[in-house]
Amino acid sequence: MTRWLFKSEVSTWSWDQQVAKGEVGEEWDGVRNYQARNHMRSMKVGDLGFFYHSQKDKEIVGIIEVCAKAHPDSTTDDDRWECVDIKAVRPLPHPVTLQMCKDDPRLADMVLVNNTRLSVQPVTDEEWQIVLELAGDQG
DNA sequence: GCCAACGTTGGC
DNA sequence: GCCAACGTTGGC
Repeated sequence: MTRWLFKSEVSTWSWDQQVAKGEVGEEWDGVRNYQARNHMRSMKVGDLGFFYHSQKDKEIVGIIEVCAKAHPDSTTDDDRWECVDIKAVRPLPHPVTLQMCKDDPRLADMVLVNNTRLSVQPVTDEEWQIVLELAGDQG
């Protein structure tokens, strides 16, 4: 299964806000990048992903699940832009910082490490397991 | 706050 | 269709 990583700045949309939405979830709107949109289009309901805080914290803080497939972004009339809905699954026991990812040679090819600007990105099964391990999450 | 990396726009 | 200019993101 393909896993994902969603990036957000804390002041824009934080993990706490995501958790507060509960089972209903929230649409991941505001993406105006074709690569990121294409990733969302290929997501399926039930897909899991990491939630990453960019800029200030720079760490993966929790696990989310896709709860609605791609649909038009409600924040724009431009029909090029679509987004999925996601809901919080659980927080990680310990956040995994960007530095930890950079320091682990097994994560050298992770998109998070190599393409800092892509806000929605794929995570391989191997990378998923390694991050869970670094987080002290038993899976 | 700066700057590198990247994506997008628009003139030709 | 190319490429320079510009805007944005995000790490440092």
